[in-house]
Amino acid sequence: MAITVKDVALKAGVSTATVSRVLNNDPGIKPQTRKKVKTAILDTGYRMNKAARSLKTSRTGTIGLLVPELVNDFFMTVAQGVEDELHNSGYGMIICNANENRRDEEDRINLLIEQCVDGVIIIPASSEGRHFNKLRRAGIPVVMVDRLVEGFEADAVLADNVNGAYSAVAHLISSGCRRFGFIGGSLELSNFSERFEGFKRALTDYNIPVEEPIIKFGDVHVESGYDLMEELMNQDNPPQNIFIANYFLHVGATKYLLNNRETASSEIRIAGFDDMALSSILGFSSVTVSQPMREMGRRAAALLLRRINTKTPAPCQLIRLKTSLVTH
Amino acid sequence: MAITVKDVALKAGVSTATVSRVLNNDPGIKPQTRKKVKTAILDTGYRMNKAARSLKTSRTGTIGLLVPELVNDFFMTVAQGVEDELHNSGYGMIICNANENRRDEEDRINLLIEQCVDGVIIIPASSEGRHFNKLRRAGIPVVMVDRLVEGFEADAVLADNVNGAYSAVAHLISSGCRRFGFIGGSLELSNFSERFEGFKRALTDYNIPVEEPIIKFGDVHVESGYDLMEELMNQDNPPQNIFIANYFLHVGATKYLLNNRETASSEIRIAGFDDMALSSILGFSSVTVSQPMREMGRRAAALLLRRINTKTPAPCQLIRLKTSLVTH
DNA sequence: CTGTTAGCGCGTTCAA
DNA sequence: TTGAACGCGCTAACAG
Repeated sequence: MAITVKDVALKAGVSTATVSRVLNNDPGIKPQTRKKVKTAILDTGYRMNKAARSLKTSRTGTIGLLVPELVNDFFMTVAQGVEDELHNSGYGMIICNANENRRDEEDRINLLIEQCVDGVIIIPASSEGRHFNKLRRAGIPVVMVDRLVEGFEADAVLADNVNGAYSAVAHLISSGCRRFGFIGGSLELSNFSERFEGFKRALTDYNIPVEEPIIKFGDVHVESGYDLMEELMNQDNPPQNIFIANYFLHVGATKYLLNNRETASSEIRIAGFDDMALSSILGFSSVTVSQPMREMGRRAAALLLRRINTKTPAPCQLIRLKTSLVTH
Repeated sequence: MAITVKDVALKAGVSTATVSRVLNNDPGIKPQTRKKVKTAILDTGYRMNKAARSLKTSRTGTIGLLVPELVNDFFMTVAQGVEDELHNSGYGMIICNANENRRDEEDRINLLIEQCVDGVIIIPASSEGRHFNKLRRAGIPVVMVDRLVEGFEADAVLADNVNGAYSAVAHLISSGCRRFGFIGGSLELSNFSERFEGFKRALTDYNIPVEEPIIKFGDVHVESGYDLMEELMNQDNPPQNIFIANYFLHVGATKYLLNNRETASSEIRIAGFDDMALSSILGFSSVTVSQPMREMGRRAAALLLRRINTKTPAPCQLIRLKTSLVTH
């Protein structure tokens, strides 16, 4: 059996209440008694039982982080940011993997509710968010990151996708490019529709036509990037400049080009989204929109902690963080 | 205030004990009463308070996963495997980031102990493991993955690094290569020393000398791979065949070669370790040792759950999983 | 097969 | 400034 406040109290010659007060930094304690208790804590090697505290305070000191997948540098960089912030407050983070589908996502939400997390940060797996309302009903604060969803409103931390995409395309235009293909994920996902919006806006501003046949949408993965680039390159008049709306599509597209060096022009220039460790070794890449991923995680966690610590329900907050442009 | 077993009991016209039994799938319950309770649970929207259960059972239903870093496909693929297995048992996983250093690692261990996790899976950040003994003292079972450490013994799940490295080098030898460079992490890390062992053994078996000057050790990161490849290529007689002992070193080394296409021979052939999504787009790569990462995570979790569920202390178990060879 | 009851370890009144 | 006593929601032991 582990050491409890009782043991500490006995050793220090005080009551358990006093020990508890010392543990929680209650100011109204005589310095001398505090000292006594503190040494007793060290002597006994006491460790608080969070389960018991949780039962009293109905706070577990853990938050949930729900991501579409674990093996994904974007999501994990956000997770790093979340951990940075959380650790300062002694919070733990239960990471759950939605496996890119709503069913598992809902499943994990149930798990998190049962684990009695104090709050949840979600990077949604799809555009549908009605199942998140369970959290609201359970009184658990939620912060969304990267994407917004339908059927559920909450605080959110997002990148300025529109301007990010705009600036990348504008950059290529200013260096002489005059015709652009597009590869992106489904427009149902808010981040992709925003990036497409920025793409179109840049073309319009510079009087460049948006050509339907060289605008391609798929899912968000490497394979999709490969396939879409193949479709693009097999056209009669393939574009030489392509905006690709996320990192994994970018990787896949590059893979296609590398596998088809003979047929594909070496003059191709790609503007990508997300600047990762490997971005710089992708050939054909000339410029990349960098999201402040870690900062997004930090801000989301900070916002969530604030919600947890203030019971008064405030209106939803939407934080947009600026992107930056990286040239390779 | 939330709904408790009391409310459910009242609604179902039974005692709280019966509700508890239904909740825990106690077999000795009349089907009829079970039905009654189940509907009462649904009607009231009851959700169990795990904190209270934990207090009683001294089990939290969470385990800790301590990794050197989050943004790392190898660690996260292992994490996926852990989650796969855990989720079947309703367990949650608190992921902690050791930030590649012992101090943070120790810090996170304290966090996990305070969170009262039922067990911990560790991918050690260094070769030193004395600080893990805290877990043992707290009565928390531990399983190590990927590496062994000094000063702490526990169950472990490892890849067969020696034979993995051996087979990759042997493969290149059988296709005509006769001189090999080596790039790896510190030999203090058990996985790297094992891979180096396999490398040497292959050369010895085929009567190829191990040439000190083209054997390079660094840390485990991209930058190190870049630098070591540079050192190798700047020698008078640079090797054309190189075994690189992990994925990130491989990426860094490739980066150097791509940045120096003019000077570096295009005949270079690399045998790498770890087969990742991006491995196939790394140029120069001809063969890769693939670790069953996800399976390693699953096995580690399964082993840990077994330890948690059987109080009888058994001798440490060491699981070695076979690697496979992927050609590109 | 089911109910009664006694804590698990802590935080929090209320008195002193 | 401190202590005594109660109860958070649940499970386990024992009765019935």
